[in-house]
Formats: sequence, C-alpha cells, structure tokens
Amino acid sequence: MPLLTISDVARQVGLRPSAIRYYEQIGVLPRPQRVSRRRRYDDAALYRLATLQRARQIGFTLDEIRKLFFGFRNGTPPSERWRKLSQQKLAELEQLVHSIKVIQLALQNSGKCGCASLEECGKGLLRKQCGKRAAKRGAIFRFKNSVDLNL
Amino acid sequence: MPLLTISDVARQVGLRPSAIRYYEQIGVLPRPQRVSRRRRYDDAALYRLATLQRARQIGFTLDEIRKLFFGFRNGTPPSERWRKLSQQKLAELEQLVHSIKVIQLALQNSGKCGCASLEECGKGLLRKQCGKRAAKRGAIFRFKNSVDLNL
DNA sequence: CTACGACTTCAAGTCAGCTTTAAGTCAAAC
DNA sequence: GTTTGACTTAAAGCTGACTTGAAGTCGTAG
Repeated sequence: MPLLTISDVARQVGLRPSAIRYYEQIGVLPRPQRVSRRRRYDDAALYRLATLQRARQIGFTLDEIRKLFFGFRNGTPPSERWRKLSQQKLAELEQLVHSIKVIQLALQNSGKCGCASLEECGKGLLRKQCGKRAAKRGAIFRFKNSVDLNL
Repeated sequence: MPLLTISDVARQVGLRPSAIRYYEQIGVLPRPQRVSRRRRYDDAALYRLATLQRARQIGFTLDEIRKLFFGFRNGTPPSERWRKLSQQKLAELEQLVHSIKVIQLALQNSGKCGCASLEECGKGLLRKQCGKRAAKRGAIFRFKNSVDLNL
C-alpha cells in the first residue's frame, strides 16, 4: 500500500493541504505517520476525510465531526453515531425551515408596503415590536450568498 | 420633541449602544446631532433602527441595509426599495430550502447506514464522489445552532 | 473639590473555518 | 554543489457583526 503526500490526499478529496493540516491541528484528524518530517497518509485517511467532507456538507461543525470520530466508545457502529448527531441537526433544520417560511412571507409582503417613506415603515414596526422582548444576542440566522450544495 | 441618549435608544429598540455606534461607524446610520459631544437622537432615528432591525431579521446584511436606506434616488418609495432587495434574497432562500431538503434526506438516511465502521462509510463516499468536481472554495452554507426567529 | 456614572474614541478581541505568509527543511535533479 | 519544488511550522490575516477594553470627557451630586 503506497503512502500519499498531503497534496495527493488534498487533490483526491478536493481540499487544500492547509485545510488538512488545520483539521489535524484542531484534533479532527489524527496525526499521520511521517517520513523525514513530511506527512504520509494511507487510504484510511482518505476515507476519513471523505466522511468528514460529507459531514461538513450536511451541516456538521468541526466540533461535531470530532465527536462523530472520537466521541463514542470504540466499536460504536456508524449508524448509531450518525443517528445521535443527526437528531439535533434535524431539529435545528426544522426550526430553520420554519424561519425561512416566515422570512419568505415577510419578504414577499415587504414590496407591498404602502408607506410613503422608510420612516413610516419604521414607525409601524416599532409599535408592533413594543410588546416583544428584544432578540437574543447574536445573529439570528445566516446563510451564504449562493447556496449550491451539489450533493 | 425630547432628544434621546444612545442608551435610551438602545433600550427602546433592543440593541446595545455599541451596536448603534457601530452602525453609525460603517455608515448604515447617519451621524446624529451632538450635545457636548454626546449623541442625541430624535424619533426618526428610532424608526430607522426599527426598520434596520426588521431588515436584519429577514436576512439582509448591513451592506444591503445601507443600500435600502441610501442606495436609491431620493423619493423612491419603500415598496420599491424593499422589492428590489427582496428579489435576490428570495432567490437565495429558494436555493437554501432546496439544499435543506437534500440535507434532511441525507441526515435521515445517515442513521440507516449499514457500514461496520466509519472507514467503510468513507470508502463508499469516496467512490461516489469520484466523478464529481470538488466543492467550490468556502463554506457552502451555514446556519446558527439555534434558530429562534421570533418575528 | 471630587467622585460618579454615562458618555466619548480608537484599537483590539471574538467566533469558525480556514488561507496566507514567512522562514526554514528536505530529497532529488541538474 | 546548488537549485528547485514540495513540504514543514508558527503566527497572522480574512469575513461579518459586533463587543470589549483602555483612556479620556462631561455634567451633576455630594
């Protein structure tokens, strides 16, 4: 079994070498063997990275992925690991979908606003907002400009 | 008409004074009048902030909000402004909804994986991924842990 | 007069997930 | 023997939307 350099691996999984080093640094990937200080990877590393990529694609943070890899007692089957981590994610997504629906409605109605000025818009909003509690701190949700998931 | 301090305003709209200063600094809010170097706001500022908050809630970035306020010729009605900015956002959201559906499916199926080990998972993923082009650089999408939009 | 509290500015810090840069190491090609 | 190119490390930089900290400025209460 031939060993791969970090560039080989990066090319095969579609990452930059710097990303792979970063994953190692934060403990998401195990430290590979070295040949004269250079990293050498076997195929298992490739598989691990493919799994990592997939997990990133479906919305897991690197923290969560670390749990996926190392947060279970040895021998825990993948299905159980995935299931455990997916539960929380699915709940979040449900929330998110709901939020998006609300936002879509708000966006669609925003164009129908009959206010003569933005100031008037704000006056209405301020009144409606009166009873409500201020939003919790931090962004409420965010998404990147272009969503091209491409799974 | 009594003038408000920055703390008054912050309390009324549910922001911290630092956020309001920040908005002014990046040119999203106009510089208010000062009384011995301290900011003093009128009600219009309140309305503007309410509008800003609403725009943030429905997913506009501060850059976009600056456009909402200052990116149109004077006298352009709010409806037109909102409509213009909403179009792009709605398209993004449609994409996002699609992505989420794909992710939900993936998450639901992830627990059914019959692999004996994560390595085996990765082996399969790597093969499937072979034909595909590597993901474009940068995160594909992100969302915060808890979505509590609360409109 | 001085202490207090609320404000001011400017710079730096925060989060995640990397990338970039600088300076050094290494084996192989010329 | 030197040059090349791929690698190494550690540290700093990036994005967006702020917050935090330090050091200074006010008007007022005691």
